[in-house]
Amino acid sequence: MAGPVTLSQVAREAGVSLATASRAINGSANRTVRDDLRERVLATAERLRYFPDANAQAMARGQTTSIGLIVHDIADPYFSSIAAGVSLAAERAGLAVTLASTQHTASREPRFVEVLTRQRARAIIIVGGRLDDPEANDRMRSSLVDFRRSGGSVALVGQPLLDVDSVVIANSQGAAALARALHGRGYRRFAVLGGPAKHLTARDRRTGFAGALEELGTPIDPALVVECDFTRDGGYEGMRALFAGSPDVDVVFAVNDVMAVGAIAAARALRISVPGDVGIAGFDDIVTLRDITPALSTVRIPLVDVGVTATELALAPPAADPRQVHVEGTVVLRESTPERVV
Amino acid sequence: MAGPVTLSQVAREAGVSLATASRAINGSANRTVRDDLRERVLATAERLRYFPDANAQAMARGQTTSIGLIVHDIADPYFSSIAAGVSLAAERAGLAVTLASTQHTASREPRFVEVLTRQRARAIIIVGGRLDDPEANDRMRSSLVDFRRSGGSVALVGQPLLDVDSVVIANSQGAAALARALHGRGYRRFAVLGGPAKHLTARDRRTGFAGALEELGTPIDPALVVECDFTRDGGYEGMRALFAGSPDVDVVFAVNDVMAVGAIAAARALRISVPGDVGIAGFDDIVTLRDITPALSTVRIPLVDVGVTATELALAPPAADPRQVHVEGTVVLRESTPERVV
DNA sequence: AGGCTAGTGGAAAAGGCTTCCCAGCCGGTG
DNA sequence: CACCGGCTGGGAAGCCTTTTCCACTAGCCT
Repeated sequence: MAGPVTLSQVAREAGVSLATASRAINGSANRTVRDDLRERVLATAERLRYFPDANAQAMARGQTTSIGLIVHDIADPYFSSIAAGVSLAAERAGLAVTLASTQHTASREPRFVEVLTRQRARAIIIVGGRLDDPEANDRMRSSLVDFRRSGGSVALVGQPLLDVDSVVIANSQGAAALARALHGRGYRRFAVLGGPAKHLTARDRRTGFAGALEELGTPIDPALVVECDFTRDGGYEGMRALFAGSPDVDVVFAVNDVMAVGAIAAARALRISVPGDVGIAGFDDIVTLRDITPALSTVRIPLVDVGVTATELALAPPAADPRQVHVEGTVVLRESTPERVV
Repeated sequence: MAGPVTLSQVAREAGVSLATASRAINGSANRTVRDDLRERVLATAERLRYFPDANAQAMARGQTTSIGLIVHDIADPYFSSIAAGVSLAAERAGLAVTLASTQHTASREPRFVEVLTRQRARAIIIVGGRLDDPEANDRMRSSLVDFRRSGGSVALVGQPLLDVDSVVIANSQGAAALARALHGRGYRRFAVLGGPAKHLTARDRRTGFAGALEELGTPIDPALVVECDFTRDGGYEGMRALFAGSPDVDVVFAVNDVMAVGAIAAARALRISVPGDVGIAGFDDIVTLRDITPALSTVRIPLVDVGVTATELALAPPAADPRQVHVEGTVVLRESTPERVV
């Protein structure tokens, strides 16, 4: 009685066979259904409010219509922007997105991969910097092998560590370009809020920045590269720690915007004027943070595009070897690092 | 050969029947499997890297393990915070979340409901203020009827318009409390960046605010309630429009934080000092915006909790009549609206 | 010792859909 | 006029699980 309407009901009601009803509704390739029958079926389906069961279709066709998205934290604007891109691209491709937010817990990642393996998702998009944790990466790699054996493809946004197609953000180059731009504005005494030691995205940005400074002949004092969380609070605490030593610094590079915001808050608490006493720069150019005061110098990453690209990559016909798409950032200098009058 | 491992393969390999293998693996109720057999099956499954096909399980059990989440824009921190809550609650319940982001296009909503109907999702969580658009709401209601006929339940975050369980945010009361607090701080000449006319959340906040002012004996001039988009740019343009008339105003209430940020940016462009010349307050207390300057007075809504609550509501055993859970906001006064010396 | 019950394994049905394959009918062709 | 091929409808197999139902064994009670 109750329960969803099935195709059999539609077929019976329309006076045709199951096969014909199916063909009428999803217009099978290389088979045609006589016009009057097709219309009758369509009208009946509409009248009965028939909606094909995607699970049954998935079984019959051996293919689902969903892709998985794994992020560290969907509430973080970095990830939610990329998620917006994934969602957009998925909709274009007629696919549904299954969202998994790991809350920064590495052990959840393979678990979610397994969930998506069971769902037989067409593809998984993994977003978020890898950690320098061989064991965790191995576990991930092995989950992904299982997933791909079950027919899915994978794309990664971040370091191309997992032997899968990757969208690689030019963290190192972006940070280097930022360093040169800051140097060009007259800054000479640099410090870095460097994020977690094992966080590869943070590391790439740190080393890119430091490398460029080295080349410019103003190498950074390693003591002025402080380790901290990759979050707003990390930036806050890092800044406090840094200035506890009253260092000789005219600009601080936080390895992401959210941390830079924390750093600015800390500066305020410490009565250090930004940019009067010290300039601050971030990375990512998070949209929501474009209006903070002082406006933040940063490296713009086209996050939504990154999401779209990753999705397209995952959905493209598989290649023999892992592909890599490189995405460049653009340095955006704003008030937080004005021209420095020496 | 290729393709995912099936239960039959496991059963054959372990030398038991399909039935036994199934029972061994998901420990069927009121049936036991002899220990040695169970272990053999489990070991084989592990060795073969068997992952049950969720689609097939859904068919056989007549129940899926996914819930749908429909938001206006996943990149907006308001929605992504709620999404974080939904994701959390879903994980606890062992369910996967299918994400749909409508990009503020009302016509996409029923389409996504249909997608979720086909997936036979257990529940749908719809987040986002309704519009005062009877036709769109009717279409939505009718999609939801189809969805529920196919066995799913629905919860809504927003105005309880769609005859479903709802988490109702006390927009009007929150705005009223904010108005009283601002009045208490000495403000008397109010303006409102009111959002879109038909946007019900915006409307509730506007009218709650205006109502309280009326009661306080300082009614707001309707000309000083400006209509604008519900976004950062809306706030920016609204503020410009408002001050184009050089109004006699000492505080501006933007109906959400993102708009308030836009308003502050506009004030800066117009060389209006905040809070020197005019105070600004928002609504939502978006985490990412807690560090802007000046720190924003606002009404804190526990967004993550809202997501959790909505999910729990949707997953609770169905009730005869639509339930409503009310969520109160808390006024948080910060630097953007200091005590006003008259 | 015979009959029960409890415990357990397995065959088979069911769940909704797609698609292969067969059959019927049409018109056209030699 | 018989045959052939193209078009189209329908029966049935197959996708992978769960679960019902049946069969069988072993142990217990009277």
